[in-house]
Amino acid sequence: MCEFRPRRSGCGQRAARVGRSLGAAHDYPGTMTPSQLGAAVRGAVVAAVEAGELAVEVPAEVSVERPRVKEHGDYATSIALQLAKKAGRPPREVAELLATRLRAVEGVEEVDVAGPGFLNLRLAQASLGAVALTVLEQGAAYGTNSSAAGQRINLEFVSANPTGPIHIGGVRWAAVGDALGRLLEASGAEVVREYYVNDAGVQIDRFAASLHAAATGQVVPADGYAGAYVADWAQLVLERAPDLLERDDAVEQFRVIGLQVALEEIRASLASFGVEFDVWFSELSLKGSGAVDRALDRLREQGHVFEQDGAVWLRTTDFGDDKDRVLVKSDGSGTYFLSDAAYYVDKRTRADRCIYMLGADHHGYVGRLKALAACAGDDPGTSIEVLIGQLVNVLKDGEPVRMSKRAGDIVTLEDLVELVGVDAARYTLARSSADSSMDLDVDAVTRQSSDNPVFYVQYAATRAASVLRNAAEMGISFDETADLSLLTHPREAELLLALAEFPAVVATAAELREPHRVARYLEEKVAKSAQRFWDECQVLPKGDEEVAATTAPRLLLWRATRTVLENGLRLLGVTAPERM
RNA sequence: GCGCUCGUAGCUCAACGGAUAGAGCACUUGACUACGGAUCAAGAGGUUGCAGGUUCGAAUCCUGCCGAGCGCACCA
Repeated sequence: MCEFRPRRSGCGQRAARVGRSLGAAHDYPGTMTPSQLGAAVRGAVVAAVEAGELAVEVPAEVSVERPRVKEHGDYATSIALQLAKKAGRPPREVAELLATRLRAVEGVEEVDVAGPGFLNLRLAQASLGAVALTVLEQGAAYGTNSSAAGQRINLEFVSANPTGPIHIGGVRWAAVGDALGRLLEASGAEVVREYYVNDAGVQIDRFAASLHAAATGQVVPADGYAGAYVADWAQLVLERAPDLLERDDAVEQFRVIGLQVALEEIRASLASFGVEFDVWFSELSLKGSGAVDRALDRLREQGHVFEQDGAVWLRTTDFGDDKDRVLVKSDGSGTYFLSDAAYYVDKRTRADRCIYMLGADHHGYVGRLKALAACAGDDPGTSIEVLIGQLVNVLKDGEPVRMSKRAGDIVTLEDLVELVGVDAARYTLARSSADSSMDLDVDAVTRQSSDNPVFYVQYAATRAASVLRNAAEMGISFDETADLSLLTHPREAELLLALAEFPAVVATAAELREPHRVARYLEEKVAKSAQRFWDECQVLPKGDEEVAATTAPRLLLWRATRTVLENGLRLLGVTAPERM
């Protein structure tokens, strides 16, 4: 059965749906967010073209970036370099042209042409400070954007076989996949998180036989599952059906009830990890629901099905696959690929874009899945997306641990959470790019837990909370009328610029399907700048000191910083504690 | 054999084709009777596996090697 679970309402862990995007910044005269600045640069291009000074097609969008080097200004753009060739003019000349116009833009303090033709921009103090107001106004919605607005996305991840606990390999996808789901939602997409349950096939037979063997004190079959959990789960099955062993169909019962137990265990451990799926899709249900026949019909209509040697094939080589694939074997039974096809066709009735997150050991599937989409008449470039993540190498005492579910030699999700906690586990797994393999030393994670970057980010969030809390206790209040032009300290500017980047970081991370960008941004930009701000900029009066003029604007900046840290961590499924 | 992915500081990892390749850990050295030091500052550490190519510009794109992981069923 396909089982649909309604999303819990009022779930505070989810990013708010797009309410107001960047446009809300219009409410504050003089605000200059990166996207607004980019628009201003584009405006300069348009003006130059209209004035006949530049013969070039105006790009749809112009972006500005934060230069690595401070001397290169608050923002920089390489637009002149990009346009120079098309315009047939030297890059620096194009840059000068644009610079002249940009200097007239309100909120832009300084424009320099540098190097081969970069435009380095510095913002006026007032427009920099106004970013804090934007954050304050948007609150939990700050960072949401519309880069994926209107897309219906099906996000399938984890999908580990229901024959044992989730092990550490699957945990990476749980952390990364859920974060990606949150990012896509924050970017305006409608996301369904889905877990494909492989509840048909021989591995389930072996699982059932193993449970039966464990319950009856027999030796587990050679091709069965031997982990310690098997005996525990067999016990759970017996608790539900005490008379089971006397029944003729005992093994079958172990299969059915064992599957329920497995799914409940898996679901519970994922839930404890903060990951909840909207749909648990049963492979077994495909046959009963007619989905298989519908898929076959669809593929036949498209003309890519043929028969050979008594089997039914799909000509996936028409679309770049290595070899054609069998759908129905000569004995009349369906292949696993047939289930894949049926599942895909079903998903497509529910979503525009199907994202599969697979481990590197499944990379061979990419070609056939893409070809399958094409055979079904879809444009594989948009309807299907297969993300391949490299595997996690688990180390113990510096030595790789070979994990085998069959042998029961596994590190489970729950082991990991017990060792380091949900926040540290999720952050660690989500902070590095999924397409490079990562080493996870079980001992080191435990030993060095206080060195985990998640604490650095959480500590910054905690500081923000404590400043705000202390201010309240001292009876010091602040509001949006605070004089932000007093935020002239270099550390304040650095922090404001960092906060301004957040919506673009979220949009980019969602578009590239790279949640780790959010983590890196939080630690390297926001938390770092916040700690430096803390180090040099006192906010609250000490001892007998009077309340300073900078107190209110600095409190507002801390409020905005706290908000960005909360929003960013929430996207990764990590909490932002009030105290540590 | 064919194919896919990955090779970046001693270690773990960043870097949408942009300027001087950055963080953390470890190492060296500074800053506190602290708005919470789980902090900050400074130093050292790199021929981005190797060799070519593309271009204003390459860790990034292309080709070939080397190395690592994984995959190449009428299995699931």
